[in-house]
Order: sequence, then C-alpha cells, then structure tokens
Amino acid sequence: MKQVAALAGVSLSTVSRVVNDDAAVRADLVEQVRDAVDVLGYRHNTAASALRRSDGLSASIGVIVEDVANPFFSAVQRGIELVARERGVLTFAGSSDEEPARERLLAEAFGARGVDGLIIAPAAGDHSFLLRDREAGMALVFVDRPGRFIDADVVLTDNVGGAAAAVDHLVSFGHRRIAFLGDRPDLYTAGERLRGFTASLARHGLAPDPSLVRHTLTRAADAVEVTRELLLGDDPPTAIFTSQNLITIDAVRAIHALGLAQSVALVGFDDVVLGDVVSPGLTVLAQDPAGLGRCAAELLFSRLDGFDGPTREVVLQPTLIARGSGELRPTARRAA
Amino acid sequence: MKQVAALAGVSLSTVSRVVNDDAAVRADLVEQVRDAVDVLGYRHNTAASALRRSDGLSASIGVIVEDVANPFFSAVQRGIELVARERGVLTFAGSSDEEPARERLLAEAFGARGVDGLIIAPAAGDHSFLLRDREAGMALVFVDRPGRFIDADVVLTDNVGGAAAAVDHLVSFGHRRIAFLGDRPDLYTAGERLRGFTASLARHGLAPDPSLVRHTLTRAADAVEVTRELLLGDDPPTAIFTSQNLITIDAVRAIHALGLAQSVALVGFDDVVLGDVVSPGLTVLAQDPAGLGRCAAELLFSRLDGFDGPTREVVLQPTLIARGSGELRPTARRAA
DNA sequence: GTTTGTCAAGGAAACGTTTCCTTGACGTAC
DNA sequence: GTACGTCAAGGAAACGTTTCCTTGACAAAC
Repeated sequence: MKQVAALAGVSLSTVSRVVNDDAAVRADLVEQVRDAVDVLGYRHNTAASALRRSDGLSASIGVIVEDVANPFFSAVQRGIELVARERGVLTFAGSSDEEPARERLLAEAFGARGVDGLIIAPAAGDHSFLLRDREAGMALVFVDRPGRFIDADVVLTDNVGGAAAAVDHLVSFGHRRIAFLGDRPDLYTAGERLRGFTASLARHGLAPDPSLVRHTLTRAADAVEVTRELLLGDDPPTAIFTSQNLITIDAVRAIHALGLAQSVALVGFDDVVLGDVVSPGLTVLAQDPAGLGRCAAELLFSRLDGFDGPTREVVLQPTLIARGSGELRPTARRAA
Repeated sequence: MKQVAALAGVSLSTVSRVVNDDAAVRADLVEQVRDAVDVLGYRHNTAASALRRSDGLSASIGVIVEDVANPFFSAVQRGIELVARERGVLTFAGSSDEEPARERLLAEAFGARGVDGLIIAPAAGDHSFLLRDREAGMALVFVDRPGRFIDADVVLTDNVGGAAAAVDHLVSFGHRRIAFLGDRPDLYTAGERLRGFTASLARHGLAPDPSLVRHTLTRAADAVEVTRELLLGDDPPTAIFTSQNLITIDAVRAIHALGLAQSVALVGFDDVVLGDVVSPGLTVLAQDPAGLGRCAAELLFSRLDGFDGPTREVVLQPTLIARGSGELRPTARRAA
C-alpha cells in the first residue's frame, strides 16, 4: 500500500479511501491510484483491514456441518452460500464429523479468523462455549438441530411431525409391525424422529416392539447389515421407517438384495437421488435442505443487520412424497 | 492479551510465548497465563497473528469448485478436508458456479484472507491472474481440470481413456448407434470425454453421427428433455453415453419414464448413488472424487513444505463398474 | 572477585490497514 | 479585506499480535 501511495504520489490515507470506494477523493487521483494498484499488483490485506476496522467485519461467515459430503448438508451449505453471495459475503465450511471436540475446534478457528457469523448444525454436547464469541459480536444460528445450553436462533425441520406422518402413512396401508432404523441415537434429529415414530404407534394403539427399533453406530455405518438382520429374523416387520438419507440408501440396497423390494414397505426421511427411478419408487418425507440453509442465512444476516429481538425458531414442514415403496400392503412371508 | 498479561502479572511477550507453546517459559508462569486466559475468555486473534508472523502462514487453505452441492465436488472437498485436517489446517470452500468472474472473485477473496494455498477446479477462462498470488507465496493446485495460461500442479482423471473405455464397452456388446450426452461443451472435462467418445468410435470404424451428440446448456439443466428427444426421434440410438453424474441421473429418469430401461443401453461417467439398485443397475465409469481431493491436497502440502520441483500432473484412472445397463444388447425398436 | 555464559522475561518496533484529527486551499458572506 | 465554512488530502495513532533486542539473575570459570 505504501508503494502504491508512493507511485501514485498520494498519501496512504488516500489509497485507503480509494480502495474502500470512499466518495471524498478527486476523480483524477482515484484514477492514478487505480493505475498504481494495477501496475504493482497490489492486493488488499483483509486481515489487516479487519484488524483496524471499527466494525471489525470481515464479510465472511462460517458453516459447520457434520459432513460436507453428505448430500443433505451440502445442500444446506449451498442454500447458505446463495444468500451470502447476494451480499458479497464469503462462506467457509468445515465438517465436524459429529465430534464435539472437533466442532469446538472449528468454531474457535472460525472465531479467531474473525468471521462475522457462524451457522452450525450442532453435534451433541455443550455449546455454551459459543456465548463468548457471541459477546464478541459474532452472530450465531443453528440449523437442523438446536444448540444445547445456549439460546440462539434456530431453523429446524418438524422431525416429530414428519416421522409421525410417515408412520401414519404406513399404518393407513395396513401395517402393524413397523421397524425404526436410525443412526446414532444421541443425535437430536434421530431422537426426535424416534419420538414421532413412537408417538404415532401409540396413537394407533400399537405396542412398540423394542426388537424393531435399531440403530447404527455411525452415520456412514452399514445399515445394510442391520436391515438384513431385521428382515431375516423371526417375525420380521412388514414395513420399515428409515430415519435419514444414508440409512435409507443402505436399507434400500439390503431390501433389493434380498429380493423383497415388492413385499417390504419403506418410508424414508430425506429425499434421495434416483428415489423416483428405483422400483418401487421410494416414498419419502422430503426435507428442504437448501431452504433450511437459506432460512438460517437470513436469520444470521438479520442479526448482522442489527436485529436484536428475542431468539427465533423457524420450523419447516417436510412433505410426504408417495412413490410406491410406502404404499405396499403387508405381505405374509416367512424368514428366508 | 494485554489483560491476560496484566492478570497473570507477566509481559505480553510471555503470554505470546505461552499461547504459541514456546518452550522457554517457566512452568508456573505457564500455569498462571493459562488460568488468566480461561478467566478472561481470551481468544487468540489469528488475523493479527498472521499479520505479524514471519512466515505469514494462516493454517488454512481455500477450495473453489463449481458447486459444493454436486456430490462429485463435495466428495472432492471432503477428500481435501481429510488431508488438511491431519495437519491442523482449516479448509474453506466456495462455489464458482462455473463463472470465471466469480471464480476470480473467490480466489482474490481467499488470497486477501491469507490462505496458505488454493485448490481449484477451474472454470473456463484465463487463470494467469493467479500468478501474482503464487508469487506472494500461495501454493496452487488444480483439480479435475487444468488451469489455463498458468503452469501448476494438477490432478486429473483420465477422461479421454475413460470415455473411450465406455464406448469400447458398448461396442463390444454390439452397439453401433451410440449417443453422447454432455453438458456445456466449453467445459474441459466435457470436451475431453467427447474426444474419447469420438476416438473410440473412429477406432471401431464407426462414422460419428452429429445428430447423436447432444449438449445441455448448463450442468443442472434437464437432460431429461434432451434424452426424450433423442430416443423419440427417427433412427434413435441403441445406447447412450452420459458424460457426467447429473446428466446420467436425468437420462436414467427419462429412459425409465419412457419404459425403455431394458432396451436402451447406458454407460455414465461418474458413479451415482443407488446406481446399484435401479433396474437394470447402472454401468458407470467411476471416478474417485475423494481420491482426487486427497491427491490434490497432498500436492499442495508438499509445496507448502518447501518442495520446489517442476510442475506435476497426476492422472487417476476411472474404473468401469458393469451393473447391467451397459451390457444390454441393441434392440430393434421404433420410435414410440 | 571479576568476567563470561546461559537462561528467562520484558520493552518496543513492526506487520498493513483504518480513521481521527489537522492542515491548507478555496469560495462565500459579511 | 477579514472571517467563516466546506472540502480534499495528509499525518499519525491504533488494532492485536510476534519477535528482535535488551536486561537481569544466576551459575560457572577464570
């Protein structure tokens, strides 16, 4: 910057004003400075800028999700990015892998890098450590799940209602033995969906059978094996509710591999690519991940714009898309 | 930091040393400083740190891909993240949307934020503007496609060979009229795959039929419609080669909707979720996107570690996964 | 007992900006 | 002709660190 000032024959202040599009500078000087910038290949140093700047804003936000490669979360990230982009704000993303320690590390790294706001799909664990960052002026929004021990804006899908609707749907087609296939039970969404599952069964006067409620230990674990066990065991379920996209995919694989695609009903939470092409088509409760992201970003920016009202909670409704797999009626069949 | 120093009764220098795990400080002082940090909730300011630091490293890298929500690119991002994570380096990602202007904006924003390196899946256009950043010490690696007008490390898939293998495969099952369904022809990968397609046809003495080579205007555009046109036209192809995951998905949709799943052969570039479950299973040339990402990250870090040798180009081979759709033999059929 | 060496800790400059404050030039109103 | 207001531009302090250099303290060697 000093070099630019020297070359353009002006002071540092003037260069700064030009760089920041400040009005009060003569047109010919603007020209000279711009030229000098081009000649010298000068790059504005955002770090130094944010350091001195009164508002300390860096025009960037951080996103922490479980796994950027999970299509659900990458769609959320994309939704956020689209909103941020309109405002000229850069989006940084990282994967927590559902580990509270790593999540905290990421959050602190983002904080230390001076992001203006943070959107988090929180892992289990205590999020009160974020209070400090918020006091330091960082905006904070949770998405997909609420944070714990901290009060902040949050955007959720109606997990309980959605899961209940899925089960209602299966019951309405005559199913009585419905299995629940979830991932890590300590996950907020998994718990909520299990609640909805149980609530719907109870509403229909069906006694829950603990042997039909299964969990995989990690998100990416092979629900294939669990599904096989379930379907090959004694008194197998006639229908399965899968609580999440990756689980759904694995369950579909297992069901098809066993040749049971036309006899075991399936409803999954989250839509899945090619869910319309497999046979029977996959009946799902489709969330709107991009919508979740957009909404979260809007809440975040409203805070950055100065909104200082009470905490807001936005709940999006998932929509049931019936494509066949959820409309199969129960078939009597023996374990293979 | 000043407050911490005051509370701990030491100088700023000592606090700095403790924060950076410098050895030369008495154990009890370390203790005191740590306590003070906890009490005050002090957060290290990376921006200021990087500003003063001699090496100027920020322990973060940037990733620019076309669209973070495309499963291919999110897997690439994830591969990069895994390598970076091992080194305690943070990964920031953004979507270029295949717009050179936006790509440049992102790259400059990353540069201004002082990332140590940049991994780019480049859009079309001139990338020589990155030379300046590289001179400023930023490491640079291209992934999936080479940059233009700049010499830099790059990790690619063998697009020509892969596409040719796909067509060879179809020809070996008796196909003579094979369509090419690609996205934006100005895209590097699309061009390469078309070259492979054409080369294979030529090798088998088949005259290319321009009416069988189709492009969609954007990546996300509905290849559904194009596929319908192709299959419902006069003298339709007996097999289709789709050049990319999203196109494959749309083509599969169209083929199934027309009830031609068992009569039109299909081989796609990129593997697709549930490609093993649809019927017939999807035959694909699977790339290893996570591997591309990992490899790119390793090249990048080797540069950051001081490697100063000539530019490297790594080419990964895609693998043909035969699942049924590519092994259908040609069927005589009329336009519907 | 003085010098020398080692080690831990502090003081202060510097990193690249922004911004407050001051300066000077000019035009206008008295 | 003086006083005042406005405007553009420059000077310099400050942002929160790191790091060079200096200062003491202490022990070992002369």
